[in-house]
Amino acid sequence: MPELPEVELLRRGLADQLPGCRITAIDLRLPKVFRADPRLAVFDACSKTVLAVSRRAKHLIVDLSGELSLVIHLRLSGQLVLRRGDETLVAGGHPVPRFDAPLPHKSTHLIFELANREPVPQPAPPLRLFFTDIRQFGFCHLMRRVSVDGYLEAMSLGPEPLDPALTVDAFREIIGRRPRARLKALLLDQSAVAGLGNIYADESLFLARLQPTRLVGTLDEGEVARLFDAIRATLEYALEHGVAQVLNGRALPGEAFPRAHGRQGEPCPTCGTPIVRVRLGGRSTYYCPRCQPESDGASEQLQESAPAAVRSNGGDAET
DNA sequence: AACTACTCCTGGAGGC
DNA sequence: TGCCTCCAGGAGTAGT
Repeated sequence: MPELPEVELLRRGLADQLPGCRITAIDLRLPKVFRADPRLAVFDACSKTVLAVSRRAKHLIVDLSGELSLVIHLRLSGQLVLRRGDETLVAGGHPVPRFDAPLPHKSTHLIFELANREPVPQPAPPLRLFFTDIRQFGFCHLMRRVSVDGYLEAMSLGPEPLDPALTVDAFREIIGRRPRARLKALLLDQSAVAGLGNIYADESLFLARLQPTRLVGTLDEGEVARLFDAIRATLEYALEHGVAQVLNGRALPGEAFPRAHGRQGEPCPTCGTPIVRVRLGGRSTYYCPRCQPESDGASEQLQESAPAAVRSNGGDAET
C-alpha cells in the first residue's frame, strides 16, 4: 500500500529527524528482511551516522557515514516508526499495526537504536526506528554508496511523476512506447512512471476521466495531457491533504479520499453512478462507468481482445 | 510486447 | 466460537 506519497511523507519526516544520529545497535529479528551486498553484514551499519534521507520511486535511501547506504522498500505492508521513548516522532507506511500501538509488535522485524544528535537531558529515553511489516515483503538493503545508482538503474525505473523536469511531451513519448498496454497496467509499470501503485493509479484515472481498460494507443493528445495532469494532481493532493485512507482494499468509511478506489457500489462523488470493480492484471480496479467511459475505438478492440471478466463485472456479490 | 498465473505472507472478512 | 476460504497488496519470475 505505501506508494509515492506515503514514502515521500515518511522521507520528509525522517530527513527532519535522523541526520546526525548515530546507529548504536541493530536488533534484527527476522533475518530475511535484511539484505546486504557481498562482504557486508548487518553489524557494518552499527556506529555509522545518518547523513541524509532521500527517495527514488517507492525506495527510501538512508545515506550513512562510511560510504554506506540503506535502501528500504516497504512493499505492501511495511511501516517505519521513529520513537524517542514512548513519543512518536515520525510514522508512516502501512497503517497496521496502528502507528500508536505498542512497539515492538510481533511483526516488528528490525529495530535501529540511535544516539541523539544533540545532547539531551540524562537519562535520555532511547531513540529507536522500528521496521514493522505484517506480510514480510518489505526489506532493508545495506550497500556501498557507489552501488546505489546501479542498484536503482537495474530496475529500469521510469521518471518521477512530480519531477518538474518531466514534461507532458516527455510523458507522451514514454507511454507511446506501449500503445497496446491498458492504462491501468501502464500506470502500475514502474518502468513507465515510477511510484504509482494500485490506489493512486485508480485515482489518477478517475480524475482524468479515463477508463482503466483503455489502450494507451487510443488516447488523443488532450487525453494524454489530462492523464499527465491527473497523476500529478492526485499525488500532490495526497502530499498536501493526507494520503488515501484504504485498509484491506477498502476505502475507509467517512473519508473523502480516495474517491474511487475501494468504493465498489458507492456513488461516484461526481455523478452518483455506482463505482464498479473489475480485475485487471490480477489487481482490483475501481472506476465510474459514466465519468470514465470507453472511447469508441478502444471499446471495439477490447470486446475482441479482453477476457470476459474485464467487461462484465458490474456488481460483485459483496457490498 | 503483453498478458496470466504464481510466489512470497498474514490479518481480516465472510460463510457455515 | 471455531474453522475454513478468499482477498488484499508490490514486484519478480515463468510460461503462453
